[in-house]
Amino acid sequence: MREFKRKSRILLVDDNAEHLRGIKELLTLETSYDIAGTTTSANIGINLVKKYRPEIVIMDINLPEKDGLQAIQEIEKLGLGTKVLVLSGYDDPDLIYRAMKVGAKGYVLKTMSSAQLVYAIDEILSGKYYLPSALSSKFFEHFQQSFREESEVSDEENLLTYLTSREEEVLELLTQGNNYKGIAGKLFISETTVKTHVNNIFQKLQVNDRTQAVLYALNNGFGKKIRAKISA
Amino acid sequence: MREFKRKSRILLVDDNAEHLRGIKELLTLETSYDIAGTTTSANIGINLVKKYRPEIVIMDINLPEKDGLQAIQEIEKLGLGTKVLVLSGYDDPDLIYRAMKVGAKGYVLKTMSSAQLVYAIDEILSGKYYLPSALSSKFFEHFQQSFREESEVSDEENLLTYLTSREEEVLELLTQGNNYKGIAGKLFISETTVKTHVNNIFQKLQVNDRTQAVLYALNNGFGKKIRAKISA
DNA sequence: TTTGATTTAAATCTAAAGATTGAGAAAATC
DNA sequence: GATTTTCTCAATCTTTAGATTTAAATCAAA
Repeated sequence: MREFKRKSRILLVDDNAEHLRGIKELLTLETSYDIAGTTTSANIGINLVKKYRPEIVIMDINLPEKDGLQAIQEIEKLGLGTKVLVLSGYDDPDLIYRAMKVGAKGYVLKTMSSAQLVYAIDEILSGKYYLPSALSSKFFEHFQQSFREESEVSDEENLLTYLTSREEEVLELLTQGNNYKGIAGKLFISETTVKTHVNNIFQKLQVNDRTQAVLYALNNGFGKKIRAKISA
Repeated sequence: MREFKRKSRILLVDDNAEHLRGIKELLTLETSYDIAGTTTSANIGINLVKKYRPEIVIMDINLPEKDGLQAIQEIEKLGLGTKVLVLSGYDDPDLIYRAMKVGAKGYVLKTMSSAQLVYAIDEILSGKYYLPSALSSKFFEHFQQSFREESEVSDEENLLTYLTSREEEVLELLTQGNNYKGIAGKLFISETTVKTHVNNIFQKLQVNDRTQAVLYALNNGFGKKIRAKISA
């Protein structure tokens, strides 16, 4: 099948020059591939993507240097539809998670067989994602962990639960940037009543002003609206 | 290997009674499994989890009824370490994504072979996650899509880009709930200077008060801090 | 039916926030 | 070297926010 298609341009990025040569030799054996270029620098790699428009970039990621992740992100930003396959020596759940998060189409280990690598490349070239079963499992460890942390916040000791339904309505309008007059108008009550509610909200949430109240609401899953925690 | 372990208790939840019997017969052939119970109701299923403490729950999910997803979430909340394997007739990316998000350990289709189902169960019982390659690919479609929507927000026309570095510092402290005095103290400048900065921030962000400024900042990816969009 | 919580409201006061103008010093840019 | 931003600060003023007290009407529950 592959023999009848146009050759797929591949760009190799790996800061280990020897490793780079090894992969290149391995892939040149495949008649359907065309090695568009190789480089040991992530930044040069981005420029080569702009220049040669490869279908796929095989990129090494080292745990100490985070350049690889950022490079993937920048390649994605170009909007050229370039697919990135991560070839890493680490099966760290966090690294796998972040690589997929920034847009990688696959993640394989350097210890895998050449046949597996070719399979991964073909899967990705055909528009699919590819993550080996073992790495997929590690990915989900991290994926679900990030949501568990969220729901732990809105467990108990959430001061929002002490609010009455009317106070929730007032807080909702506060989180939309309304002042006293705006809230009074929207709830058809007097401004002084709104002040009473707002003061009660402050006491219950143990804050001093509306900005702190709004921040508390947003950070504690107000109105079942889930917000991701601040992440690097 | 499995023959020497204690039998694993399995709970089956499927609103199709016939299907339920079929799976039950299939799994009773496996000597290492012990069917702890079967039910066609998600709510009864949760109670059976509390009662029999199965190692694994095999749960059907229908697209129209969202009860299944909520049931998974509630089983997770129990904190009994019960693993949930979704057995669904749909390979919808959104459904797969949400099932894994709420805590499922695996997701397989009803069309799969019995050997594959047994393999999935064993993988999950051994502490891994299991998602077949084809479904894994669909999962990542949705996963990466959700992040692409985020970065589109902070594209252009982001008024935050007009802020000077000092104004960014002030805004950062505003988003932490500080008042004028607090900001002045932390930046070692006078309170009047802070007022000047804040007023400039208001003009640049086209808002009227600090709460609106803070909300604008949080909703437009202030300081590269990524926040998920409001999701149901 | 009475108790307790909620919602509504007013009056008063202090403190903080916000608008505006003007202006000097430093730093970056041209 | 001249120009423009940026950062700093002050003074003044108006408005809004927030604290506190008191209290009436409503409503659900004991």
